[in-house]
Amino acid sequence: MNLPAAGSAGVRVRFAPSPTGMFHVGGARSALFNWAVAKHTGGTFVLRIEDTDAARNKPEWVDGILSAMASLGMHAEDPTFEGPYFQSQNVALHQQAAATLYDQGRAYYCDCTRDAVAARTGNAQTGYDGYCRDRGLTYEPGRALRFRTPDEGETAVVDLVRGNPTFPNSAMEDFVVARGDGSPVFLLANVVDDADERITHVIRGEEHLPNTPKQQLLWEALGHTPPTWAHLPVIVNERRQKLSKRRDKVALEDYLADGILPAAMVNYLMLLGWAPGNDEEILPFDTLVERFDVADVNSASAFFDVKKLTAFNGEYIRALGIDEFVAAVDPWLRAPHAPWAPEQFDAAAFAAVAPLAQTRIATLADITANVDFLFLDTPVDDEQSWNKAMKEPAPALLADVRAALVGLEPWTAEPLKELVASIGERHGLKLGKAQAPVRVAVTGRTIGLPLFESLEVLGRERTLARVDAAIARLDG
RNA sequence: GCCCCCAUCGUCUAGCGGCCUAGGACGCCGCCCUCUCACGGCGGUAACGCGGGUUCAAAUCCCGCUGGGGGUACCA
Repeated sequence: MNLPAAGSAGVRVRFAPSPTGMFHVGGARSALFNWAVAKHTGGTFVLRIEDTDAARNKPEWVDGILSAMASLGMHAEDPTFEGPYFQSQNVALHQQAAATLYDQGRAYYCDCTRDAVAARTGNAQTGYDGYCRDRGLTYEPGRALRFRTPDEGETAVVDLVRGNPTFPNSAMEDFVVARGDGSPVFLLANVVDDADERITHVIRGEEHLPNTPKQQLLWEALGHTPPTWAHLPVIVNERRQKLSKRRDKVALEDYLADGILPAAMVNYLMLLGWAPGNDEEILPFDTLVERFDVADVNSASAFFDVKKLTAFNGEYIRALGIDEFVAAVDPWLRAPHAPWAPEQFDAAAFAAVAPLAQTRIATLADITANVDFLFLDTPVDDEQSWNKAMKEPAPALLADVRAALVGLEPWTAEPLKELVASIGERHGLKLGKAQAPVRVAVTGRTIGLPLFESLEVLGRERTLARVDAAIARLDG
């Protein structure tokens, strides 16, 4: 990419979400790519909230955007960050631009209804027919202002990821720039704000590509040099359709709530449509930024693969120091995530098994199933596990184990293991088989943390109670 | 309908004319480690959509086809 050298502060990029819902992972990626460009070039990242659709915007969504971005490392305290600006506060400028367009004859008023246009063209899909172009209408409430697009030629756009697409002007209708009530439309407001904020590179989703020639025409008509564009490939679902909040799980907050670490999400998102090279994938954000160049971004759509995201998350979890791990997982050990009552939780017991759990979870939310046996009065009842482990000679084996456990000294993992091993041997079972009934009796599941460490932490009294309960259940 | 974009393993990608009998990662399968499950280690499975060119040489360049996708509002 032909950008000014680092430190020149010449590059100004922006992220311009509209607060109409939860923060979308696609938006997160766009923001991240812009952020990376700003960081890489020593430029500026502008956040502009496009809040001009009063009907759909809600103020609480703005806070959602801000906090979601902050969780990914993009926050106002960072010197690269500028804003947030609010589009709604710039309407005077938008209206002024509309007036300029009209005064210069680049735009005209139109009183056609949708139905009237369709009636004339006989086709609802052909778009506006230019009926009012030369009627010389002046403004009156209800009359929209339309931009007069060129009849011939084509509009070429400089796009860093797509080469330079060109659009035939004849296919561009005279689009509306201001509504019948005088309010500016997205196409115009967006351009006016970008120009006002001196944006040099517009990096956004591919869905905006068809708007680009129109916007470029607006830049020029308003007397500005158009920015360099970069249209990122859309993120798609398994059916290869653009991720949509209606049918797909797209809210960043939802993934975070499922126990995806922000750093893992950032790393994964950066790799959607781009690769840092060297056959490397898991890299610190600073390294990603060093290597990032929007001109290297792929142009094909990318599938949002939760499995790979989760795998990345596992890597990030395992890379945590034990204290960081305990802190990260803490919210999941409490209401509303935890299935046990607050007073049943024992931080010391958890700390004792935390290192064992760390390699066994891929999302933070997985932690509860690994340690619930420590905090629940009675272990979970998993029928499949029970049926699998409690076959013969489970009853006799459990009875023997129970008897031996009573006097075991010391109550630590090694002696516990030897005890189960030798009793198992007596019943013709290797340790792998012999531990199963004990594990299910105590934890409820066939899979889980190393058993003998678990028993050590659980303690003799509770262990015996659970073995007794299992024996009783087998009897009954 | 019209406009535009896209096309390498199932998925994310490397590749930017010879280094490619196409590399990495996720997934999947097998083996090792092992008290279960993980982690870790080792190995395996699997791709250049099709047809024409250009060239001594094409996954890489050009054209067409096919197939996907996006847009088409007085939403953003």
